[in-house]
Amino acid sequence: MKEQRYSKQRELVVEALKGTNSHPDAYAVYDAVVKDLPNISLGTIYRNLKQLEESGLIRKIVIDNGVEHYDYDVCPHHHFICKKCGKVYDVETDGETKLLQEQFTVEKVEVLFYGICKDCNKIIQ
Amino acid sequence: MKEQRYSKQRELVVEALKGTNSHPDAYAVYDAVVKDLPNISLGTIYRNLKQLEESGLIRKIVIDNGVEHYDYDVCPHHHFICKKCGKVYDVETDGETKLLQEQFTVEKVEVLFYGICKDCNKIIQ
DNA sequence: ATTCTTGCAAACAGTTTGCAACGAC
DNA sequence: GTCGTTGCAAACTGTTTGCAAGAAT
Repeated sequence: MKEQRYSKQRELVVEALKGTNSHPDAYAVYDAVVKDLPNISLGTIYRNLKQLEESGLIRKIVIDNGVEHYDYDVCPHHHFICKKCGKVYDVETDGETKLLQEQFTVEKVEVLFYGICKDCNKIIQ
Repeated sequence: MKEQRYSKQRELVVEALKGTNSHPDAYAVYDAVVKDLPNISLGTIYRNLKQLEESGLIRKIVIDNGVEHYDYDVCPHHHFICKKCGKVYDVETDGETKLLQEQFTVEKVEVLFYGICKDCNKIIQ
């Protein structure tokens, strides 16, 4: 990957994520950052979120409606999405079933594994 | 929900999903159906997929890139997505860890619970 | 000096929608 | 006859990209 230089914009994007557990989408990050940097553009937010995710500094969560949300917490944990208000909650990985049923009414679970499949593992490249 | 009438178009959408385990997206369904019904439009595919999912007859899977894929199998099971080729595989719910590691190289797991949160459960409506 | 990053605007992809005609019941 | 469904095209939303100017190293 190419060299990564400092920018105030990227710093503020990270700060915006660090300062919340609301799992904002790109526009919500923009809303937060634009207060300190009125000229920042949405494109810059998208570019930085993408770059930060690719370097593993933040985590991307794509929900049901296709919208990307972001999480500063990259430690393994699950998410709960409310079908009514759309809020994204963190769910501990351990003892999740017990905990979940106390706090939420679970209607649907979506488990996605990402990686390399057998077919692709065969191909040396 | 409103009354649901028969249409050849919807029948063929269901048939297209029934006949594959490749978890097609809307365009792939269109590609399959258009062979039998050359005048069908993409909008009709989208409308039917949405309607079928809402009535619980098919299952929607939104992957990493925000694209919606569809599955005729609505029984609880997980999915594995190859980061290289993008194929979506079914993964059994039982003994998944063992099975997974034999067949795939798992890099990332995304677990999403959908339902109603505590805040929203309070509101009577 | 090099090259990464930005703001802007245009482009893009996937999905949804308004409308008049058509079809199921 | 009613009203759900269709094909078409335009609209929409979230995201990406080309470009010239600006900033970091």
